[in-house]
Amino acid sequence: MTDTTVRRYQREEDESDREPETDRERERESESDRETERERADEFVCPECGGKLESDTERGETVCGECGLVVEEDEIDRGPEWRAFDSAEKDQKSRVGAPTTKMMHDEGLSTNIGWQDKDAYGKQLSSRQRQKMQRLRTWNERFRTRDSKERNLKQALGEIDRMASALGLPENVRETASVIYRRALADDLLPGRSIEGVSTAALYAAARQAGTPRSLDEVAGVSRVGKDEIARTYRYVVRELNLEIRPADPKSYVPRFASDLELSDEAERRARQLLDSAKEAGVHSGKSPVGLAAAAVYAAALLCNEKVTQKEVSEVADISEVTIRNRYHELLEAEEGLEV
DNA sequence: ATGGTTTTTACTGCGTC
DNA sequence: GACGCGGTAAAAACCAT
Repeated sequence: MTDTTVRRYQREEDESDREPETDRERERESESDRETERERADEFVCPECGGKLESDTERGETVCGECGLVVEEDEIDRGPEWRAFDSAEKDQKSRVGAPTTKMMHDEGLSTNIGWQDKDAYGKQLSSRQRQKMQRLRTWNERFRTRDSKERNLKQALGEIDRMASALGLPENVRETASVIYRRALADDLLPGRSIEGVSTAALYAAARQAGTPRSLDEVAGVSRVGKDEIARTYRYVVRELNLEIRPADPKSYVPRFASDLELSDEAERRARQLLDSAKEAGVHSGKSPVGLAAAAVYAAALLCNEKVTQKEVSEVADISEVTIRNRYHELLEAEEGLEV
């Protein structure tokens, strides 16, 4: 029980970098040839001062080494394959999987129908035959992808179900999780990632979306993949699917903790109230929501004369006692500050 | 890689049952 | 004496730069 809690609390809204770049990618293919020719012709000389040009592939600019003139802005990036190359440092992990071939579920063992309309001797097919082949191609493709994805889905849904019940998550969360998973599958987010990882990430996301969050540690506890992979996959999925998930609200942890500790409704209400004033006072930011919730529950129990020890709270919340102490001081201060 | 912030671990002293 | 509680210092973990 070393490492705990959901990090990346309020930073999660940085959904800034998501423009669909497909158009540009298409352009690149046709333009890259022309582009290189142009470069050669210009021989990298600055039109202003005649100095040598240097191209900055990070920014996609061509700059004069002498006078600093930006010759070409936003030029085509001729770097390898994916656009993620640009922001490799920033977002290293969110790379799409390797190009498929080897990773296809059937390892390429399923039927393939060639695209050329020729028979085994290389002769053109009659138009009737061509149509027939076209139909066969269509259906073959449909069946192949369908049953591979179906299989995949079946396994993933099984996992989601298993984990969800281990975490005591309600039906609707499971549904949400499977919807997320289906979308991930449909968007080809899977190649290069484990089914386990993605289903766990989907479940984690679903739980948060439904307002019944589980901490990363809890989720990792019932999953077969490690915490960091879950976190990574989770971020990836959230970004690619444009899921809107706010940082977890501390209040959403309260009911669970309260019931685990067998506290009265009164205390539970008090805890929410504490969190509300904390929010107003802005004690919030940067702190783990779980810790805040735990502290609120503890403080509330105290205020309502219900016996709970810090240790008990720290156990159900999976948070250290020290953190509870710190938070709960802040909570009480915030409350007093508001009421005076 | 580094620095800053938050959380955890480990240890201490104090009061109460 | 064990237990609950509070505080501190150092270490670890995380995020952002």
